[in-house]
Amino acid sequence: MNQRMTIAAQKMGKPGEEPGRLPAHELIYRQLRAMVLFGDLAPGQPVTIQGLTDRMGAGMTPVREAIRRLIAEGALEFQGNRRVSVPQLTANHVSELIVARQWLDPYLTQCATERASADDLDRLADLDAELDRAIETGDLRIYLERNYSFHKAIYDLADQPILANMADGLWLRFGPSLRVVCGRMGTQNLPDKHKEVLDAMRAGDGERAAQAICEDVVQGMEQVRLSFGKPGPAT
Amino acid sequence: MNQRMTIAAQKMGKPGEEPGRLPAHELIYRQLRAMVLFGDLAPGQPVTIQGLTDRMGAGMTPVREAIRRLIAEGALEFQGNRRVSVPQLTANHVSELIVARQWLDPYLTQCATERASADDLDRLADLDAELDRAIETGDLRIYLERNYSFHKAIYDLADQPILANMADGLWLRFGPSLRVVCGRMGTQNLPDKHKEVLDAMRAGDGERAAQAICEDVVQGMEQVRLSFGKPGPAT
DNA sequence: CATTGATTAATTTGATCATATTCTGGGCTT
DNA sequence: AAGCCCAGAATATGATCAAATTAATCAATG
Repeated sequence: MNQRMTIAAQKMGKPGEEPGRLPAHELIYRQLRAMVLFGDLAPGQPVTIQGLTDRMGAGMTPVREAIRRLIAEGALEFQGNRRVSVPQLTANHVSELIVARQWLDPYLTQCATERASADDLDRLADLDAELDRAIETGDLRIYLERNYSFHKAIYDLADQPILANMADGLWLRFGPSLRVVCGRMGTQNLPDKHKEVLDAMRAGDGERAAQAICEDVVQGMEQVRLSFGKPGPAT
Repeated sequence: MNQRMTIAAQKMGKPGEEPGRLPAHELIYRQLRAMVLFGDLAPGQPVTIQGLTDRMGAGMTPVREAIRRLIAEGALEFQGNRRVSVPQLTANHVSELIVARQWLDPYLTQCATERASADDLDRLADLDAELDRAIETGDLRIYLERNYSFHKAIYDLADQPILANMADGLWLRFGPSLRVVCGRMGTQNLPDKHKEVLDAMRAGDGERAAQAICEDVVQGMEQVRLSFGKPGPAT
């Protein structure tokens, strides 16, 4: 629960350490980002500047900057009248996210397959193992974190920074909803295709890896879609 | 030349007016965004907070927020040591941008074709006419603005806000380089496929419109690519 | 003696905060 | 129910502190 730890407390690391030298706005940003990504903030929940200054023990300027950044990334929503909140996905938004991921994830996976070393693949397998353990123990938070890390690791391996950044940003948009959906279903019924992805990558078969990732993505995103009414353009 | 107009000057509109009620950080953001998009800032050029506070006649807080936003969008680059600058594209980056636009633009064009009204198409044609006039008169700035507006209008017509936002964001990344390239070539040798796009859209042929946009995109982006050495990963 | 190198002083710029101002929204009065 | 008022939250400024780049000084060496 280091969520509630103050910025001031985090800043005093040993002099030579790296995290101690990070500016406050960067720390706030990372914390807020993680909160959105893993569903600590519910969809629709308002996000106030003063609330965060108190909660994080920081001044308003760094908080404001972090919020602006997250708004620009689509992780938060500016409601026109100086109000900020966690976006509520509509069925149409989910459709867009599926379309986007269905293209980005396979492409990046194919690139990653061509560049991945044996070490890289071992690290991916480790992440997947931790993910399986989280499913068994029913630890939703760890599940969400490791699932994200698995896909993020593939993005990074692809060595396509701009596209990886785009794919990464999409997670911020469905993070809050994903948490709600998974929370309702329990971790038991959360199948994935990660094993098939790993197999294909080990075999150097980019096409098959891309196919497997695509199925994994669609499978996961459809869960999110089903949590809404119908996929039609109704309101 | 309202670039150099101060924020204070822009803020005093009539009480009921819309632009007068926009917060300063929003105005700064829009101005800076336009500067990046249309190449007023050269690639590699440093962007300082204090320089902007002077230039725009505003305080530091709004300027800082605008800069953070643009960094999050990839329009500016944080250089680690608290310095901010306009990014320099590499050949690999250009390749990524081509891949991304080659997928996003055709898809959105297809969606737009299915939804566009006759009025919408007329507006597009108007934009294209102004673009042609800019080419004749050799007005590079107007050319860049109208060319962007043409594509942006198509994105908006598609009614896919997330994907449109992604496509829109890519322009910020190649804006500065595009200006350099077009500046070297002069406006005369800047062919586009907008007429074919419009024809296909009027005919309701989404597939053909998508194809035409794709050619337009590739044609334009290849100009940018050629301004570098070879596309290889050298250096 | 001149040139180069490094160490340190000075200036510029970024980060943070406390404070003043403006605006929105809800409650209360009429 | 409409309009006014007030509490609270967001916006914006300037001051202050810290970091980094640049300039300058000095010493050592060829």
